[in-house]
Amino acid sequence: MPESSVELTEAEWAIIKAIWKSEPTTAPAVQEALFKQTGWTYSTVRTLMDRMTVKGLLKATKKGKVTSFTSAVTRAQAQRSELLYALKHAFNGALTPMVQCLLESQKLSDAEITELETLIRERKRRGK
Amino acid sequence: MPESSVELTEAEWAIIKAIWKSEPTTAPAVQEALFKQTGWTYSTVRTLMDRMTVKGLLKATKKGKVTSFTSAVTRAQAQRSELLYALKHAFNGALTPMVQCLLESQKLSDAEITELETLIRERKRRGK
DNA sequence: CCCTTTTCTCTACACATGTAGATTTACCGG
DNA sequence: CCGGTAAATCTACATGTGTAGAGAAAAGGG
Repeated sequence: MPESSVELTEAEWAIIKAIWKSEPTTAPAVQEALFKQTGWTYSTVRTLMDRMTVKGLLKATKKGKVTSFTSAVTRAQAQRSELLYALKHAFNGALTPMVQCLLESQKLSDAEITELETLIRERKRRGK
Repeated sequence: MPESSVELTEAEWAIIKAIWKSEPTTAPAVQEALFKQTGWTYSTVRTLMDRMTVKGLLKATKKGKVTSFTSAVTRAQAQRSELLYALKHAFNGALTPMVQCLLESQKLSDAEITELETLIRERKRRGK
């Protein structure tokens, strides 16, 4: 299948990240985990989670009174989608300018640059 | 100033890209330019443009009956914002994994890879 | 000067998103 | 068995976004 693309809003990123951290989990747990950074009430979190379930971003299973949630998309999937979205819209799909922009707009340590070099070299060798 | 970040929706990307292509321009011109790919009517385009003006994404100047529009954010600015948004949300600000993801999810030609290598090397020399 | 054409302005509406209160329900310990 | 507490459900509302029609206004051609 075509690796369906996943669009997450900012709020949804927060939720799903919390879920990835410890699946399966419950709405109250997620609310608690996010409260410090977001201040969201249970209602808010639960509404978001329910909507995400409808969209197929999460999977909900009701056991007894409590509903257990798991992610329905992997982190890698979501990351890729977000990246490809940026690549497509901001850079018209052109990878080099994107990386260029990245290099310019970040203050990179020598270590990081070296790391990138390694990545690329790796990729070159391994890559078909 | 802190390089205020610019958030564009998909529709807004389409509009502003058309504008960047030939500034200053008019709403009818933009509508025409985008019609093929979007099918948007004049009203739609104009509404979007007006809203973008209010948001400070465009600048409008009325001369006679016709309003002339220019971009109020540069392409580089918008690209950077989009990229940093992805970097922040999807990768928690970690650059290396982002590049990694990029390398993995794209079928890159040898030429492109080499190009990237050059970019990095460039950056290394010139850097800091 | 009037009509046609171009452009504008106003208004509208459906759906998405962020946010949450109020009310109900169900389980747990006494 | 009963009440408290934790969780759920329901409903709501403001704002944002995509989309556009209807009617006004202005400008140019005859």
